[in-house]
Amino acid sequence: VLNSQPDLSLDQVPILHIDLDSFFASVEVLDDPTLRGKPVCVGGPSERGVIASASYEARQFGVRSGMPSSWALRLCPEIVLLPGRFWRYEEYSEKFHGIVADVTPNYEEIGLDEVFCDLRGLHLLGRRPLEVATQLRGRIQSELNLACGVGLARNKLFGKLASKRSKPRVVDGQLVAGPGVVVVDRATEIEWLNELPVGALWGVGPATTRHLENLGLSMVRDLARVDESTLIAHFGESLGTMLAAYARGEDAREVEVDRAAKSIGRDETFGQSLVGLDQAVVAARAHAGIVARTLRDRQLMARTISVKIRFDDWDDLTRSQTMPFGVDDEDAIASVATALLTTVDLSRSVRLLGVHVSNFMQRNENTVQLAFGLGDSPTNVKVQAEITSRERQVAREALREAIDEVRHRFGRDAVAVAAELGDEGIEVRGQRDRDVFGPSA
DNA sequence: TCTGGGGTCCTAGGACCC
DNA sequence: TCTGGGGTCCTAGGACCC
Repeated sequence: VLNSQPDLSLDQVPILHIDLDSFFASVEVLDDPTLRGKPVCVGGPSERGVIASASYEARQFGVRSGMPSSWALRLCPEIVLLPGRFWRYEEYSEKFHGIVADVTPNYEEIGLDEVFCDLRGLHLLGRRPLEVATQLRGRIQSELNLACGVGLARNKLFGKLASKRSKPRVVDGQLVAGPGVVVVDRATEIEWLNELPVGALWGVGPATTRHLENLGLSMVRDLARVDESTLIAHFGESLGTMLAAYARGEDAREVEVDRAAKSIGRDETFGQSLVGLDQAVVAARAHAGIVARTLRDRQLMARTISVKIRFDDWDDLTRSQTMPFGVDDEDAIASVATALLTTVDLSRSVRLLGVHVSNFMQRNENTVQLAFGLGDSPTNVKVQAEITSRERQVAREALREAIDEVRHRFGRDAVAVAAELGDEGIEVRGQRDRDVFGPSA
């Protein structure tokens, strides 16, 4: 405990942050106890994969999440590298959230393994923050067999730093236990913050760290001496304001309950890079199917469809098209994605391809939509089948317009490509047309 | 050594409307 | 003939988080 007087009031430390320890790897060990004590990692294969989660045994070898799997295996050849069972992690995550919800409805989910809670509502119950933190940690341990770190502070910034500080650490290859719960006292919090590197702040990643270090600002205490206007000049309005506030220990972000999703997507890095349009279209259709299913599961339709390409040299590119109506079916998403892909020069090989949708509307808000199920009685079937066929036609025409717009937007490039290719180019474009408007479109 | 997949948010420029 | 300013929406790219 970072604090001589840990039992502070709800007014002083209203924000609680919980972070489960090596979550994915811990779930794998629970489901297969023979793994206990071994260096277990969840992550992609050794070629083109990264570590998503590493047990503390693996961390003692220097393995970290985000590290390429090939590096991890070089650091520790006896690593048990598992591909990941995300449905299983989601089940555990739901149980975790259930325990939190038992204590307060006022919590925000961050990924599967973290939550922020705003404990102010517990005031009337006469509860103390430290008691709540200890109880939650105890229940997660006893009911789920999962360890976690808990931070208590005046805001999210310190809450997150505190939970991190509460966890076990690897020092010189040796595992050192953490306190489990850390309470941050307002009297000493700035001293602590000042001694941290700028990269410890939320929102400061590798690029911003590099930029700050180039300005001679490597520690939070350095940052705290710089004017907000100077930071805004270098980092823009939003990031500049944020850096100035965080450097003073101020963080006005609220705990947001039930945040609605804003995009859904599927990315895939291929073991062997794709070459040419045809392979890209096949991959895009597979992604479109998964994305469409997720949309329907959530009763959503999407107006914007994007494709993302990463070439072998790590050059990234995105193309998107927004339509005046929403779609939630594989054919529509695949058709637009394909049209977008035809606007990209795919002569370089592609290591990653993604299909994403956004700009959601509720299904019943959509004015132009495909009709789904038919009615029960034979009469209903007939009447509804007519409606279905008319609606389908309207939807198909609307979709075709959207695809035409893609072609129109990139028309000049398409003409240039065709001209360069000569007569063969015309053939290629004809082939593309069949892909876009084929039987399934 | 060589870099995933799920996302969110911000910026800047252009088109368009009033 | 030459000239606003504000607001919204869309696109593309980039940084960041878990």
